[in-house]
Amino acid sequence: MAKKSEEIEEFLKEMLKQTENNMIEIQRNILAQQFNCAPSQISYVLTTRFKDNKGYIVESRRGGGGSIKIYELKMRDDQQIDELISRSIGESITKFKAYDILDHLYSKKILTERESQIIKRTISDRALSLVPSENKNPLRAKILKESLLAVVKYNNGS
Amino acid sequence: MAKKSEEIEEFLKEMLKQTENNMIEIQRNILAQQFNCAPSQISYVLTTRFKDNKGYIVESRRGGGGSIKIYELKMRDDQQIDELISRSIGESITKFKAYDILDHLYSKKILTERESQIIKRTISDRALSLVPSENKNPLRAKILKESLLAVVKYNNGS
DNA sequence: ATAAATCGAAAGTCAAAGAAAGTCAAAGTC
DNA sequence: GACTTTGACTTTCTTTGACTTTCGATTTAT
Repeated sequence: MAKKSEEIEEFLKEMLKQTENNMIEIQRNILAQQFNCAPSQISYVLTTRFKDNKGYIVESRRGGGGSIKIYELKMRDDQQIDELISRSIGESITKFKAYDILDHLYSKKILTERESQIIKRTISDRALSLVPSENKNPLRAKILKESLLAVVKYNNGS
Repeated sequence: MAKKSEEIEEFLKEMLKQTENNMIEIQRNILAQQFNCAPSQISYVLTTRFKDNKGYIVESRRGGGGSIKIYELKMRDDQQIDELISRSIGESITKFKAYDILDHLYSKKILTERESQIIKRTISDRALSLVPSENKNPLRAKILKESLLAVVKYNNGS
């Protein structure tokens, strides 16, 4: 009788994966019946696992014929990154500014901590020690853009 | 009645050996019942024998359906990566050989798919387009080493 | 015919009970 | 003396249920 909340979470995320438009609509009581749990447990799953933290929006309507809609926000991340790539990064970027961007993306949960560490290393002075100093910042911009594109592509591509 | 902790240690290490993905999941109370000991003794074994020092990661979740996960392979990962860094990569590496290494690390679950994609991008031809071709492979070696060091450091640094 | 009142069907809220693991110091063993 | 074992207490997460709020539909009053 344990970890039912996890099952429900997985079920909803699977539904979201299989839908085209990143939105699903459920009925709380019906879903609770399917999972043989109290309706309020559905609410619990939604607040603990689908709140703003991980890029979902939950909307609901009460009353007869009411329902709950869950939107996934993948595209918005991509747009954010695209904006970053085209505006903040440009043709050249200093190490410190790049690190700031990576910290920001980590705080927004777009990157994991480990990913941000990895990318920082790839544009560190040590990694680029072979490169003449006047070329370092332009190269940093290139590498940073490419790695963030990988994040975008990975999110979209599968 | 002494050495029960050792039995538990052996038992867990045997489980780890027999599993494919170097991770086992246990429930503290149930294991304590099996070994006829206090639940806190399981915690004791974990802190004295499975802490970071000897290359394990222990994660847990409390509450209903909670459990304890033990990951092995940290030290082994590090050694593998250290070997890779010193032997396979060296001072220069081609893009294709680097990609092979990254695929291998992904298949061994040392990297996530997304991480391997990110690192591939950072040493791609597009990322390094500013670099004279005779310098590309040495730079690839540098960047690859640094990014893998980030993985090692992140795992170690807790 | 329309505005108001009512009813029932949803979802929301919140606190209590339950279920796991964590902590730590005292007692036990070698 | 160092390591092990135990148990009381704490913290964290889950499950449940009683109660509330909201909405749409239907009925009632004018």
